[in-house]
Amino acid sequence: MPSTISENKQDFFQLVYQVVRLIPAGRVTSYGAIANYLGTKKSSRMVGWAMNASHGMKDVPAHRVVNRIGLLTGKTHFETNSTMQERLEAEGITIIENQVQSFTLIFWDPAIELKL
DNA sequence: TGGCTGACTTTCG
DNA sequence: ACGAAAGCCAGCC
Repeated sequence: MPSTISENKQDFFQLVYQVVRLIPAGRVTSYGAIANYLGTKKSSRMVGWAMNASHGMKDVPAHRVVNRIGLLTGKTHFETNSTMQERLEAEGITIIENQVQSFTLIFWDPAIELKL
């Protein structure tokens, strides 16, 4: 497993998984941020689609990925409606009305944090 | 081969 | 400032 993902020619999904795995506990990121890091910023939807396929991959913390305003849009795809929130709260993140509190503070942008 | 779908984002009214 | 509509691209019928 190489440390740099850009060198590796993998499926778009695998690329997304790689980035999501790098998200530190207690931090969150957005679909657009991941898409931007992968170079396909024009289609942030694909990131969400990739996450859909991440079901079953326990290595991929999909609960740490929210939309651009910190809203838990993908919670409906989890086991239950509260699974995503509970997992985030277990990492010290406060969720109110499906929205991440202090989102800008715990926001983790791979393009910045990984210093591409 | 062609067209539909989607866990988003941006822009226009 | 809020609501609605278009745009985008890769995977899957």
